[in-house]
Amino acid sequence: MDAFYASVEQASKPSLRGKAVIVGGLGPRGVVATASYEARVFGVHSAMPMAQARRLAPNAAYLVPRFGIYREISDQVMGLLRELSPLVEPLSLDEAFVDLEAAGAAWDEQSARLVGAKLRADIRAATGLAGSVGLAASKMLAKIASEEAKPDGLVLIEPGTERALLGPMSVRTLPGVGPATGDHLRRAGIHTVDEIAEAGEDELVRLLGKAHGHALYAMALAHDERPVVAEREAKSVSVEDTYDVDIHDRVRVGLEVQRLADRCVRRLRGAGLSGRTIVLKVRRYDFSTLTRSETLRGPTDDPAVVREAAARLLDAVDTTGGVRLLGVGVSGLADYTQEDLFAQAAGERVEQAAEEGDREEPAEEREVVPVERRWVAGHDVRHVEYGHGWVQGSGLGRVTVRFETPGSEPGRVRTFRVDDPGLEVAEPLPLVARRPEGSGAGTGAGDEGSGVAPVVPGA
DNA sequence: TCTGGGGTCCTCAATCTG
DNA sequence: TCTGCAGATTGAGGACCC
Repeated sequence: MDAFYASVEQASKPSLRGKAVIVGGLGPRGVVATASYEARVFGVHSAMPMAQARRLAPNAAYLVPRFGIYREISDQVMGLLRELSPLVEPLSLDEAFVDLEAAGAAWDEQSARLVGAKLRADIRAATGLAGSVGLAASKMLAKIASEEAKPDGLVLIEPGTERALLGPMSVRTLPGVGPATGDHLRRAGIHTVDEIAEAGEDELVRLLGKAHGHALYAMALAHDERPVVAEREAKSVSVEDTYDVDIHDRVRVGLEVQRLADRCVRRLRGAGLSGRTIVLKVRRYDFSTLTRSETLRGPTDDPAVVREAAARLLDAVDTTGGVRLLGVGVSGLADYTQEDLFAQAAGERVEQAAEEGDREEPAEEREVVPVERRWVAGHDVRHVEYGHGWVQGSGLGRVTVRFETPGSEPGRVRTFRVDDPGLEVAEPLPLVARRPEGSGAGTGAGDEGSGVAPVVPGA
């Protein structure tokens, strides 16, 4: 699905339909996660600094992502895909490859088109959102087809036409060619996919190295044998924070690293994993980024062990001048723990303390968060008198709420004091009214779309 | 008021190990 | 026992993707 987050927000909020909607971090260092098509007209796109987006589209609606509802809708859509084939490879919340041939769901162009059309209809019925479908004989081509299909379409690349189709396209069309590789190729006089093929494999390897060179040359010839892999195991778990203002105080840097280590371990444990390599990431005031890592003797999910390793790594980093981002990660994952007994014993007391800290954290956050910060732009609220709505903005002790629901007409706006006792944070409403049992999909409260790129090897 | 967050994969150099 | 070598592992950084 294109503009996934933005289209979920438009489906949730009738007053935003047809309007420029920009979803992303709203802090001073936020970037755009998704811009609706209406916002793209102004030149706004993903990964653009939010400040720049505001200059380009000052009248757009700016919202903070609601990952909970995006995940629910994503689960619904992935469920529909798994009804087609057991081989579903999610790429993100809003995109997945499906091997239709594996399940016998499609065997030729005609059957593939039928499956694609039905899938789009099912996604619309279950979520109220539009999904685009790309059908082709390989993952690369299905991906390109789905890009062509957006918004709200279906494109099939017929076998035998691949080279002619790819040839004139920019090298940037190929997966794995980003800004750096694109520049590299451009400097070598290579601008199109055809020119990659003409340059030859040896030249590509010379320019880009072995792995990238071979892979890119094969892609340019429309050769892509990568299978659809259903179960991908995570290779690392990490958390990171960018701070609104650079941190100069070394003690504060140390505390933040400890906090991130705890968060990382919580995620690790939540996934039932442990890991051997601890990674510290530091982005300095000048945006230079460095990582330091340490590999333990065995995997751990002990917060004390991870905290200590992260602290050791930080000792070796010069942070004078300030840091804008800190991160802690764990890789070398295993689904068991083989802890050094001494470290385990030493860590137990600290761990217990940390867990108590974790339990207390939500309460602590509630206390620390100023009352104004409870009202996050775009998030759902409920008022005793006016019902369900969403926060349009807040500040100066006031919060502005628009009262509307996915199924209503565009609603009215009212302003309250931030501490109004009648106003409370609410759960998102489903985009599509839940149907009685037996209707198949529709168990979730989801609302958004996801990019879907079914693949039909050999079709 | 430039440049998020969570990942994957690749390369290269240094070091370890058999 | 020593040496040389190949391969594995580790650590750092870069590119890319959504």
